[in-house]
Amino acid sequence: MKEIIYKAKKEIYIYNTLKRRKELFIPINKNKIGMYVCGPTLYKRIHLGNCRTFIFFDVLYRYFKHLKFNIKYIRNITDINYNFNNSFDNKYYSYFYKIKTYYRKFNKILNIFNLLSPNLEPRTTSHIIEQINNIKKILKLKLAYKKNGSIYFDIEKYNNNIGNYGKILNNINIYNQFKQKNYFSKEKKNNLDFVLWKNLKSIKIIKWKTLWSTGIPGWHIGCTTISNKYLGNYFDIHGGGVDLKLPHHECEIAQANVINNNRNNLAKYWIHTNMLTINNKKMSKSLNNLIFPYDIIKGKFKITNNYEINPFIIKLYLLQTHYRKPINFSLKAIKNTIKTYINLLNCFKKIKKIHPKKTSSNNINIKYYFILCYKSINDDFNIPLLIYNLIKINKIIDKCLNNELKISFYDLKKIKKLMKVFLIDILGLKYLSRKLYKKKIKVFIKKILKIRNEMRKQKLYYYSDKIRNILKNYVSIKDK
RNA sequence: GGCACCAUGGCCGAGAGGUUAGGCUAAGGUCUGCAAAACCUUAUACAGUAGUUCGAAUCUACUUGGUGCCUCCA
Repeated sequence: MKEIIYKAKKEIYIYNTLKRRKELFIPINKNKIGMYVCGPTLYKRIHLGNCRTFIFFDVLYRYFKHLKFNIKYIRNITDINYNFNNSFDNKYYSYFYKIKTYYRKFNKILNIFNLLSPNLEPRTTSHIIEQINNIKKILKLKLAYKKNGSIYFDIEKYNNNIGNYGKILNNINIYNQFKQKNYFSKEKKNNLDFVLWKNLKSIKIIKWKTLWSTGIPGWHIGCTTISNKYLGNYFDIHGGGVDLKLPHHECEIAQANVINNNRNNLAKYWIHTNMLTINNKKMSKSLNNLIFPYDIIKGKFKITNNYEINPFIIKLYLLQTHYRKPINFSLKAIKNTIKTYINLLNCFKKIKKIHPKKTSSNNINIKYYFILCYKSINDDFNIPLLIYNLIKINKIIDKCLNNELKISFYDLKKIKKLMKVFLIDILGLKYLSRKLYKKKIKVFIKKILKIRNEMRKQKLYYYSDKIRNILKNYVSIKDK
């Protein structure tokens, strides 16, 4: 076993957005990994799309831990933002109260998905001094300019002297925009320049006093500052959703290269998770098509009548598509996942029922399946392939249960370990027993069924069948 | 315009060179008063064209159709 893990550790391939190809994963410092993921902005509940990203990086975190890497996982909390600052009441307590509420909700959702806590969840508001210092550094190097108390990053100067803004995307269109006139802010020299410090003197919100003005730091400087503080100025993995590639991640890189006086582009591997779409449109606030995990769990959608959708079904559903592909939200797909979930997670019950033979099994090579599973994950975290393989192994368990295959005590133990390692430890799934119907309906239906039975006694089959048809959506009736 | 991505059966959805994904549905069977449920069996497939290969749904090129991003966003 140990040598399998040892081997797996050395054969991880990651699609690096920076290079736009799969690369062998070699940590900067031997066994240590630093991973930074852009966390939530606490101005609304997190939706299913947000969850996808966090669930995916949780699997990464679990996997690296499983491989005995010494991993430090940082996920920041953006608790300040120019846009939502405005929407809150002017009183500070109200602002903090809202932030606290959203943070609690955020944690609650991640808990029901059984996500591990990152090593640290640093907040933007706790790192104001560090951010101001970083802005000072950029100003000193004359790669930023002041305008009406706000500080802007100067992309043109940056591109001439240090870097190549737009490197991650290699987006030529950026330069077309570059030439366009500023229509977002008259304060900017160029359209691509982004704010490092925003003067908000006139608006009554939470803000800080500096030499330049009273205001708040820009969004991008927060991530650069926090990741550098806790992971150093060059770390292994930087993750986030694809929609953050531009401008957020480009800005982070630009800032980091200036502050650290290098061209490391902040992190060695950049990983981007794709979007969750609905009707092939991106889930976003502006389109008002957000879906929240609780809506599904609490049965807002009529996916199925007999089961409550538990969070792990949703989790499995989100993991069933490769992270670089978009998922189009579909109730049917979730419905399909229910069976997959039950089948897979039932394997432990099945294993208990199997009577192992003394003679060793002839056909089952469990080591091979272990390697197969590790290989799946190692190929750019191909979790769908992993799940496919686990379904295969589950079929073997079925065959053992039906005595179509003989299995030795030793092999059974190994197969149990395999399922535990991949389903529970790495994917972070749990078995939750299904609830057939809600209590209220249960009582109501029971009463109707009583009447129906009386009808059947009187051989009024026509009416009893009618009732059964009506109830068919809520309960399946088995007559003896 | 640029940069990406996608195309799988009646439907939803995996699969990344050879061997059953899975589910829904349909047909047949077991069971049964009829159904339902359960179980068993069976069925239909990889957008098109060319290439690489002993072998392509899978790799390459082109074509067609569709989508996303380029503006706060996971």
